[in-house]
Amino acid sequence: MSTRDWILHVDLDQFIAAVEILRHPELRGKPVVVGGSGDPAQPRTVAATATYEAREHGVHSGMPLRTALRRCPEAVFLPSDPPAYEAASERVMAVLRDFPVRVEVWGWDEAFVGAAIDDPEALAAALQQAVHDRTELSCSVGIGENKHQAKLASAFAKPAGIYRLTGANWAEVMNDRPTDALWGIGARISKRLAALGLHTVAQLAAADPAELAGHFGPTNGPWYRYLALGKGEAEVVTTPWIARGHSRETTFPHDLTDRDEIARHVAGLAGHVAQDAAAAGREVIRVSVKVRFAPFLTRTRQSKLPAPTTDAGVLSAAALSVLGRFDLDRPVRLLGVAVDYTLPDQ
DNA sequence: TCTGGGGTCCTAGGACCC
DNA sequence: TCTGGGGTCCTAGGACCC
Repeated sequence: MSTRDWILHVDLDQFIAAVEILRHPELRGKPVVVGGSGDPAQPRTVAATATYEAREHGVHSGMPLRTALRRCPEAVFLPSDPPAYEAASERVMAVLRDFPVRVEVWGWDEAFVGAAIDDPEALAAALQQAVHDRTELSCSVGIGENKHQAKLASAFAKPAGIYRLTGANWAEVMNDRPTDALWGIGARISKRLAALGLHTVAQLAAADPAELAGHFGPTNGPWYRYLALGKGEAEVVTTPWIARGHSRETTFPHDLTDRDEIARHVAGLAGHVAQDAAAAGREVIRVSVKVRFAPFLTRTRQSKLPAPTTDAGVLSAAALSVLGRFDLDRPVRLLGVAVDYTLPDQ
């Protein structure tokens, strides 16, 4: 074997559920649903995750808790606890960083690992073992020549396995799959591709880039074909990510109709975002307000600020000004405030 | 299954300017 | 006069992901 660059995608299995089971060992083997404040009677709250035992009853992440309760009345419902998941994630990433590899954190429960080695399966197994020894968490590892291949491979490796997807087996493994099997093509684009006669990965790979550009834009169109060929980003970036922006939003259990109450909520969200921005040491250059009307119509309005700021009063005033451009003539189920940060090189 | 919250990036169209 | 063409900025929305 010869040494070459490999990308490994480390994906923790059932991350949130696994963390909760570690904290509540008595729940092992039981149907558990995690989400919201853990109250299945609360409307407009969905499951963040469900254990295999709950899935057997037809419960899955994204499902309203009330539906989950109906399907699995004996399930234990737990509140979502982001700080606990953040802490568990940190412990896992620290394990990965102890190896002589490059680590790019990709959310709570995922990381890309880059290494120049001759036996990626051996590295994958060593990573799994170390993660399990030090955190009691299980992970799957995908091996590829780029992030796209490695990411898809880790899904094939679940649970707790190792899978290699490269140019050598790409066509054999992927060609007959639907286009939304690719990382970056979802249901909508897949449907539009199908309308053009492009149903499978192989068909998309053979499509004319110029025609794709005509339908999906100069960047996206050719990019989809690129994905179908099994290509993708191959650089593991170890420097910390610099957030482009930040947001806070709330779905209300019951619709809001009172304008003053709506304004109070927007001001509160803006204050929260301002506090977050200050804590992150970032300046804000744009403020957006999101309103989701009942039943589910979402609209956004935004405004660029005259100058970057961290001032909570300025942000609240800007958010309220943007809110004033909405027709609040229908019941409101969600309000959100988002900001764009100035980037360091600007 | 009456549909969370937090992100990123791309596109299209209008305003404005030269 | 009745109308070009390019470039940039800004906004709204769409799509994807975890």
